[in-house]
Amino acid sequence: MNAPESSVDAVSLRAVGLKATPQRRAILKVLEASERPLSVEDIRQQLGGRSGIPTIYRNLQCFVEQGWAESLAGADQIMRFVRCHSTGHHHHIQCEACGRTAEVQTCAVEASLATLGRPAGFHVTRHQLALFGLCPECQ
Amino acid sequence: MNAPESSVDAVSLRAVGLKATPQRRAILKVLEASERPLSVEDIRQQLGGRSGIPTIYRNLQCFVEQGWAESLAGADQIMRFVRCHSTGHHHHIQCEACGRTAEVQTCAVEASLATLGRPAGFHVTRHQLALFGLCPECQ
DNA sequence: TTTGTTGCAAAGGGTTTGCAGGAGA
DNA sequence: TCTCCTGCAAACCCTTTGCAACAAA
Repeated sequence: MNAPESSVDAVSLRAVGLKATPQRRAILKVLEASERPLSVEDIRQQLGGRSGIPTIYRNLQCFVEQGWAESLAGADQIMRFVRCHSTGHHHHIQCEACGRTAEVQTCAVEASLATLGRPAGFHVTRHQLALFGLCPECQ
Repeated sequence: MNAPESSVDAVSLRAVGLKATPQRRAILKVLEASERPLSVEDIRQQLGGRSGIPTIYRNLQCFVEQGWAESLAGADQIMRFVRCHSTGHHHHIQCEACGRTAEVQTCAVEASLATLGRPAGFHVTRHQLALFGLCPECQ
């Protein structure tokens, strides 16, 4: 639908002290082009095997540290990564049929989440929310 | 504070067609005694090594299938398990200081969670919510 | 006795590390 | 040139599987 709000390029890479290598840019491009979380193997295949597995892992770690990507812990013990377009606090919703993801702003729920721990005497400081559903095209 | 709402014993085991072996009962006991999520290795240590790793994995799988336990996907790629006291839909909140967990009922938020996907055109079918905070003793 | 369970050992598979060669700045 | 990065190979380590011995019912 809309173009990504932000895009990481060679300039942004150098701005944080990272070298703009072809591999690095290719991984970012794949990540940006994908609407669903990608495993390291997914990325390697989309690169046509032109990047080594360790390189992909190391760079994804960099990107996560920079806040450019997010790693999603799946139940299948495989790390998957999505590009973060918004920098603030947000969550992802993933389509159960096609795997596509979207970002959702959760302002409305944030407040009530904070109160959830109260009955148990807990003070809520942080939360992880993973949403699953059906995207417009799969409904 | 209060005793567990339910407790799994030899009778419950046999009721679902499982044999009440000493290992099985010991694992359940450890799980019930713990207020925080346990890794397989945690459990093995608390059993004094009297159960093999594969046995613990296999039994935890059984327990999860029965709804007696839940596996929590951690960011560290290690499976951890908690005893479920309530059978319905619920979430866990974990103390960031001591690791203790409690179950929280989320009726109040369930409805609003379902609406979160709407702006992105998604129909929410399922969600995973992990809450972190400070328990009464760590505040 | 019958069937499910255990435990050992080994395999499996995703992720990380070491290190030498190579490329960006 | 200097530093960082890549890629190969191997190591790591959590988890699963195969199989023979064993125990619950």
